[in-house]
Amino acid sequence: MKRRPTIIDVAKQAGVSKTTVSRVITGDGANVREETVQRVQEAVEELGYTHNAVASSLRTARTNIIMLSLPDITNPFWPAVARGVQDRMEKEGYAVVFANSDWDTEREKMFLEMARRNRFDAILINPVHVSNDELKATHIPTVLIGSHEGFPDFDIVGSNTYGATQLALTHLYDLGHRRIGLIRGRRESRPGHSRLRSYTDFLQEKQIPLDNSLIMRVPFDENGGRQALQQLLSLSTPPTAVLAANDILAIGALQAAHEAGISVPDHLSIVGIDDIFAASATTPPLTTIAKPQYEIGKQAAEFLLDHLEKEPALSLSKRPFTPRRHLFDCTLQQRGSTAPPIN
Amino acid sequence: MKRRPTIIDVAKQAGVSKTTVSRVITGDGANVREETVQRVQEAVEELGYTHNAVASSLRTARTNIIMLSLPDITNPFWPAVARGVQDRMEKEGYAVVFANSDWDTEREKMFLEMARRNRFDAILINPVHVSNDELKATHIPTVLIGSHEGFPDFDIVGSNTYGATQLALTHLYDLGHRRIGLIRGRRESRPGHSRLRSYTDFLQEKQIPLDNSLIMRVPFDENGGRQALQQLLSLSTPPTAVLAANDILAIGALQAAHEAGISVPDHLSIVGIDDIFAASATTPPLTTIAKPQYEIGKQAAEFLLDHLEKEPALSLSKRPFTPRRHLFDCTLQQRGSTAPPIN
DNA sequence: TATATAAATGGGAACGTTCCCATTTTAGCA
DNA sequence: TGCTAAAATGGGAACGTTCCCATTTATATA
Repeated sequence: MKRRPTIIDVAKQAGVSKTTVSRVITGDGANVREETVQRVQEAVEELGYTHNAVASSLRTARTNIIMLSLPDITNPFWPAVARGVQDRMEKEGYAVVFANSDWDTEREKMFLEMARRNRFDAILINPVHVSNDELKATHIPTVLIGSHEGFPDFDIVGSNTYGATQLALTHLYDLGHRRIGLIRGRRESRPGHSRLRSYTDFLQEKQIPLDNSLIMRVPFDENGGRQALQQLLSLSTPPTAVLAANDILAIGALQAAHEAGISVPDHLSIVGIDDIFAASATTPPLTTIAKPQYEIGKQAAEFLLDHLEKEPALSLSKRPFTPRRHLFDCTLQQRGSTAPPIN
Repeated sequence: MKRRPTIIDVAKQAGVSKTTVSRVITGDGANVREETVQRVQEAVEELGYTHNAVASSLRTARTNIIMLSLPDITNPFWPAVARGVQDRMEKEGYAVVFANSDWDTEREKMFLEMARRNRFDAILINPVHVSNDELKATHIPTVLIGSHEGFPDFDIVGSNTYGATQLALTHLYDLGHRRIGLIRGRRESRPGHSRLRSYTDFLQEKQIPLDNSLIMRVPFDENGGRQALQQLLSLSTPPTAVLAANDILAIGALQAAHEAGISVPDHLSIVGIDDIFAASATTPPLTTIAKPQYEIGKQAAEFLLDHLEKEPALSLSKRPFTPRRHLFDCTLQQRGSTAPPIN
C-alpha cells in the first residue's frame, strides 16, 4: 500500500523545500549549502527514494533516451557498431533503444513514430526505406550510419565503401585475376550503389570489358551468397575470383564453393567486406575488407552528442546546417581465401 | 516558435473537451459517438498532433518500455534471442531497451538503476553478477533468461543445458570416443555449473574415470577456445574429442586445431553448443547442440506479458508466487566436425 | 552598526496527460 | 409526452518533477 516516496516526502523528511531537494538531486549543486546537501542525501537514503525520470522528462522535455534503428541485428556487423554507440552514449547518461526493422518499411516507419511519441532525444539510423524528408519530418536530431547518399540534411558516419571495393578489386587484380564476379545485396537499392559504381569504374580503369553475367543480385543473407556463387559457377567461363558485398554473402559463397568441390583459394578466390567475427572462423579464413565497426558507432554517437548539447529544437531548424560526413577508410584483411588464379 | 500541439489544442480545434480527445486517442473508444471520433481525428490530422507518451506515462505509471539486459551483444546467440523478445513485445506496443553489461558488475547494476529511474515496465535479464535479492529490490516485474539456479523468485526461460551436454557427450560416445575434453567458460560461475555436472555425471554413468587435466576453463571468447585446445593438445595423451561450452569457444578450438595441423574430424572431433550462425560457416561445419534462440526470447516475452497484464505492483509482492521454468530441449545438429576416433 | 550584495531557500505554476465524478444529452419505454 | 436509464461529454485535480521569481539569510563593505 505504500506509495513510492517522492521529492516532497524527501523534502519533508529533510526539513527543506522540494525545490532544494530537486537542486541536490539534479546535481545542480550550485547554491546549496554543503550541510543541506548532506541532510537531503540522508533523507533520500532513509526513504529509499528514486528519482522519477518520467516526471522529470515531462518538465524538461528531455528523456535521455536515443533510438538506434538497424535493419538486421543478427548480422554481426551491427551489434559491433551498436556497442560503439552504446559505450559512448551511456557515458553521457543516455539509454539506447534498439529498433530492429528487419528490412521492413512499415516497421521502420513505426519506429520513427515511436521515437516521436516517446520524445526520444535523438535518432541514430541506418535508413533502409525511409527518406531524407521523412526523417526531417520527425523534428528529432538525427545522425545516419552508413554511406548512403541522398540525405543532404544529416550528418553521416560510415565507411568508404567505394574505396573498400577498390581495395578488394585491386588485391584480386594484383594477384592476377581478370575475370572477377560481383555478388551484390538486393537491398542495396539506394542511389549510389557505391559498390557497383566502384566495380565498373575499376574495370574501366583496368580496361577489362564489363560482363553483366558476372554481376549477381541476391538477398542479403547466407543463402543469397550461396545461390549467387552456384550461378556464377554454372557460367561457360566462370570467374576466377568473386567479390561479395558483405561477409555474410561471402561466407555463403564459400560454402557453395565447398559444396561444389571447388577449392578455395586454389581454384577460386573470394573476398568479403566488413570483417565480422565469423570471417576469421571459416576455412580458409576469409580475406575481407575490414570496417572499423566499433569506431563507426562511436563516431556516430559523437556527432549525435554535438546535436544534443545545443537546444534540441534549434539544431535542425534554425542555424544554417552543414552536414558532416565522416567516412572511415577500410583496410585489406588478407587471410586465406585469395590466391593467384591457376593458369 | 510554434509549440507542439497538445491534446488541448486538438480539443479546441474539434470543439470538444480534452477528456473526449483523450478517450479517442487512447482508443478507449467506449462511449464516444462515431461522429465525434471522426471530428477529433480530423483535428489531430490537421494539427499534426502526436501523442505525448511521457505525459501519459506520468499519469498512468506505465512507460511501455522494457529493458533487456545481456552480457554480450556481440555473441550472436543474444541477438537471436533478442529478436524473439522484440518481435513479441513490439506486437504489444512495447519498446525494448538493450543493456549490454559486457560482463561487468557495475554496469549491470547501473542498468537496474536506470530501469528504476525510468520506470520501465519490466526487465528481462540474463544475470551475470546480480543476485536474486538485488533483482527483487527493484520492484519491477522481471523474467530471467538462461538456465541459472539460485533465483527462486523469478520466472525463468532457458534451455536444458544439462540435457544439451548429455546429448553432445552421448553423440561423441556413440562414435567411439572415450577420452573427451571439456572447454568451459570462465564466467560460468553460478552454482549449478550444469555443463560440468552433466559432464561428470556422464563419465560416471559410462564408467570413464574423471581426468581433471581434460577440463579447461577459459575466457568466453574465441581466443579462450583457441588456448584451451592448444593446452589439451599438449597433453601426453590428448583427447580424441572436445566439447566446448559454446560455439564461440568451439570455433576458437577449431582454429587452433587447424593451426596445429590437426585434421578435424579425422584426428579430433569438436562439438559446440548454441548453433549460432557462424557454426555452419566453418570448415568443417561445426557439429553442435542447437538451442532455439528465437523461441527462448519469445517465450521469455510471453512470461513477461503475463506479469504486465496484472497490476504491476501486485505481481511481485502480493499473491503467492510460484515461479515458472521453461527450459527448451536442445537438439543435436550433426555437421562435419565429429567422426569416430582413429585407432 | 548600517547597508549593499551575494548566496541560499521556498512557493507556486507549468509540463500534457488520464481519471474521477458530475452534468448533459440521447435513447427506450410505458 | 413524460420519465428513467444509459450513453456521451466535460471540468478539475493529480501524477512528480523543474523553473521562475520572490524572499530570507549570510557575507562583505563602508
